[in-house]
Amino acid sequence: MAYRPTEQTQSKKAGTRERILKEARLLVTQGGFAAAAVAQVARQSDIATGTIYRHFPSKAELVAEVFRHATEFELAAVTHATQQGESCRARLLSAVETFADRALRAPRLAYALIAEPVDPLVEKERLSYRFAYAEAFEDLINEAMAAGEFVTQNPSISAAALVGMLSE
Amino acid sequence: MAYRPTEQTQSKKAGTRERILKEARLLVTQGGFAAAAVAQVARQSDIATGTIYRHFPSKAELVAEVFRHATEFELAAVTHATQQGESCRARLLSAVETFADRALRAPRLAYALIAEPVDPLVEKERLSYRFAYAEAFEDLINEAMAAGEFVTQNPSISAAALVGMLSE
DNA sequence: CAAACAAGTGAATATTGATTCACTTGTTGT
DNA sequence: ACAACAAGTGAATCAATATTCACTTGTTTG
Repeated sequence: MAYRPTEQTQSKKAGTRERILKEARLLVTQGGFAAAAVAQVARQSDIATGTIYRHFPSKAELVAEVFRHATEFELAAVTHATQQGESCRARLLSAVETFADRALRAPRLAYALIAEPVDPLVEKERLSYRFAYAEAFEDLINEAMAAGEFVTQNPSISAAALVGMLSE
Repeated sequence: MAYRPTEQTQSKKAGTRERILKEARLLVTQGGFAAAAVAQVARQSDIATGTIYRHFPSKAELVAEVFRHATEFELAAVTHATQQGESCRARLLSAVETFADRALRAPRLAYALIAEPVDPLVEKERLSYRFAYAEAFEDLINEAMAAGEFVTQNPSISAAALVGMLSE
């Protein structure tokens, strides 16, 4: 008379968790974090509100995970774009275009990720991803300088400025 | 034995109204419309919460007025920028830079004006100001075409695209 | 000063949304 | 089938806000 969660059980649980995240993402994309009410996420996931709390300790944690996922996705798209093109200049342009294009197609998501007032927990994530973006650009600018394509005093400041620009 | 509000009385009332708007603007600039709680606005304006409702029928109306004021201010800055520079190209660039620079300096305000989910009342204002921006750019593009600087199929579509871009 | 009216007050009420919890259902191993 | 445990439920509770309203204070005029 014992009980150990089997693989099937665990994968079913994981499935529910994923479903919650997926629906939450959808809501955030459409209307920002404010639109992702717990009850609404539950409704769209075909579960009871209480069930959300079997998978996430709080709404803040759920939102943080949505944020992480969405931002990593965006960052991956931009990072990938930095590898498209011959010159560093072309690659930088490609990255900027990718960022702008994606933001244009999902403005609510873009603003949610960049400027919507959020729980301190999420604000922390935001800060660290800002650095990740800056790093991606800094790498590219450094490479360009090595190749003699750009002349810049301070790559990390330029990269930070670029991230700031893009954030608008 | 009658009573008519004198000028002093009325200007005092107008003063209170302005104070409310000023504090509300401040809060919106710092944390979006969500941060402009009626009680908080009242506290910062040194009045009771109920007093807000002697000046505005609802929070939505107050917020709409804050929105209008802020957006007109932004629009004026951009419109002014369209007059700085020799070529139309330079003037267009100046306008875009002004927009981006201002948004960069006050990201929460930009978020509130552009993407924060709001009352339908405010959403209406948002739409009409979107047109106002588009118009400003369209005028400039038309002028550029007349001067033979740009070659474009459709100025109003280009202007709309530009506004869309800027909104990101 | 007293009547008439407007501005101002803030506690009470209403609404919305997050969180909890006692309970039910489903799963596993004997 | 039963014991043990985990997942799921949803109504109740808590918390934060907008809104109302009976009352108080301030201003103007006769």
